[in-house]
Amino acid sequence: MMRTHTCGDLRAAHIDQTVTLCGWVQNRRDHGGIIFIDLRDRYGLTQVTFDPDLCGAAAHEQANRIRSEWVLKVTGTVKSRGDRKNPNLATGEIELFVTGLEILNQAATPPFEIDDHVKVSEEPRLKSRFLDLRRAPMQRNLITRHQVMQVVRRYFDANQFLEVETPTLCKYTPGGARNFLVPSRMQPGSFYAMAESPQLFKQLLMVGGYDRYIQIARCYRDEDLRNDRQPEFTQIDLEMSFIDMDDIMDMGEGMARQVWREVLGFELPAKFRRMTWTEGMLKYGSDKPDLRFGLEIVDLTDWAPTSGFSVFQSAVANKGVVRAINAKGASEQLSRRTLDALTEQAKGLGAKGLAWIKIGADPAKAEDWQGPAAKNITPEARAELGRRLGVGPGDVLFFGADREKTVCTVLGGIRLELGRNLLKLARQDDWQFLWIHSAPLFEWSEEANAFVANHHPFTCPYPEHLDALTTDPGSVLSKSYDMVLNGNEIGGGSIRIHDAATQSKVFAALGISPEDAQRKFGFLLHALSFGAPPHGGMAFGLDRLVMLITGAESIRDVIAFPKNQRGRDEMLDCPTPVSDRQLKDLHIVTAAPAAATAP
RNA sequence: GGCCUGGUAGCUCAGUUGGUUAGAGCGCCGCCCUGUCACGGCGGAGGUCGUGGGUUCAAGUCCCAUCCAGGUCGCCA
Repeated sequence: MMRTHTCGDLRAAHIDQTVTLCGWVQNRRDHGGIIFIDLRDRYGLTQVTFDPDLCGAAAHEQANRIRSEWVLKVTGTVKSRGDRKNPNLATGEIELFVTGLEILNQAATPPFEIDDHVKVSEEPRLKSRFLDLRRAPMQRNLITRHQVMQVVRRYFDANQFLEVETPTLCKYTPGGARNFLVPSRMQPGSFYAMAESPQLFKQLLMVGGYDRYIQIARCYRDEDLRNDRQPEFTQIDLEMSFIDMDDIMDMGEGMARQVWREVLGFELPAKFRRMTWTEGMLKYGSDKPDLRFGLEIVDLTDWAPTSGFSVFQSAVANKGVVRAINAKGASEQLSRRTLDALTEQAKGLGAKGLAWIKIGADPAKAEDWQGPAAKNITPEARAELGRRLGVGPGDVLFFGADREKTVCTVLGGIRLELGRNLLKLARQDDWQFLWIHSAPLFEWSEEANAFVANHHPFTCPYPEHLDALTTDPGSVLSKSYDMVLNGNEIGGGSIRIHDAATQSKVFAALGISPEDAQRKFGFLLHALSFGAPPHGGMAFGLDRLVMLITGAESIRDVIAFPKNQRGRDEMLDCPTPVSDRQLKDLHIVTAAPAAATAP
């Protein structure tokens, strides 16, 4: 080893010891005679002091030339700082008086400062990621990610789970995310698909008798990127046999509790809140409600016909719904300008407009109800509305009147904007977990003019709903569950269909013919016919989990080498064109412009 | 693919109704300084204002197109 200690190690107990440190130059303070250098590694910062009387003229001369980010090896004596301690530094009680210096490497002037005080935007950071990784926030995030992974592995190991790796080069299956494709050299014209998840493999492992499976699995999806979506990302993937919904949910909760306990020192509740999908949509307009604040949605559909307001009445007449949010006492925080911006936002979410009412000092007075919808509501209806919404002085009411799906989207969006941004009711370190379970098995797709699987086509319906598969597919609920944290879906899964007969019925309801099913999922149906155990599982998004734990604004900040929004890695300059020779080996002809191919 | 925001020095940003030689802080370079710790002092270098076109006596500023970055909707079973 070149060093005896790290830059975060030394304390008063080391005083008078001779030690050797290695690290990068964080900062140099040259006083003409005495020179201070803050030496940095991932463990901390130590002040090393070049006193010309102690370090010798040669070392002092060299210390004069040293610049930021040079790599040094320094040997010297640990001394007390006396009354010049630095309370901001873990090693601030001591300093190292250098007696020997070796410059291990010089460094070009970095494109940005490796310094927490200096803001740097993402573009230069990603371009020189190796420098960005030296910065404390990135180091903290990656260390936290490591800790989470270790806790997860220990937890599942202690619960008799087996870690099994599954292929990332696999077969294209229709439906779901767009796959990255990999051309086969040995099978001209054929392609592997990069796994979008280990879903089918883990079910096959259950058939294979591995009744508790875990994998920290890399997944690939060729879809547009977001601050919480990367083309390759990591799932904590698990599957269990001989279980029902509660068992998986308990296991997932246990993992979350242990992660929060060991990584954050925070004790989560012994039982997470559970809510059906239907209740979530009704009260929060979302399948992933943020429960850090109230602002619950109230259904007024039965009241609307009596309201006297034609917009509400016609919404109900057209088989829609009318619902509302009461932002208690928010009147002063919501200016006319803000309300206009909210209205624009509502339109962006699909609403025709946003009816709102501002309540003045006396809710009993008609003139204290102000806003686009206020005048149109009859006095009797207003009194009833006041009771239902618990209206008081200074409240602001927001209404949605449209098809149910639109109202959920709009009021759900308005609720988030109010709670998170406008009224600032949500704290980052307030951990509100819940389960959203029993979502509809199918969702009507306007685009396909057919029912499509809400989760995936192997999700098990409640047995008592099986008959409705043919008569009313939209009403069938599934044994599905999502773990939601502060409005983010951090994990989800389902009980799977384990018998071929039920699977065939679901395929039929989805309009997949037996021949189609055989061609696309034949291997699964085949496997199910050989004694598949009842099974189910779930997967957590590791990147999102770590993002929330660290408070990072993007999963890019918890991934060592992420891609930008266009899927490019500007450090590697990737993706790149390849040579004609390579394409020929792969039996590929590109339709891209000639300029995009490499020589 | 749609919408929103942005692009000015290595970094973070300012730049008025279009008007002299485009500024600041940090960083960088040089000199000075023996107790600083985001040290301090003095001096200096550094810009095709993303790119192309247009309007104008005059464009960082106005118009059009385009590229890039981020956010968002679609998409993500």
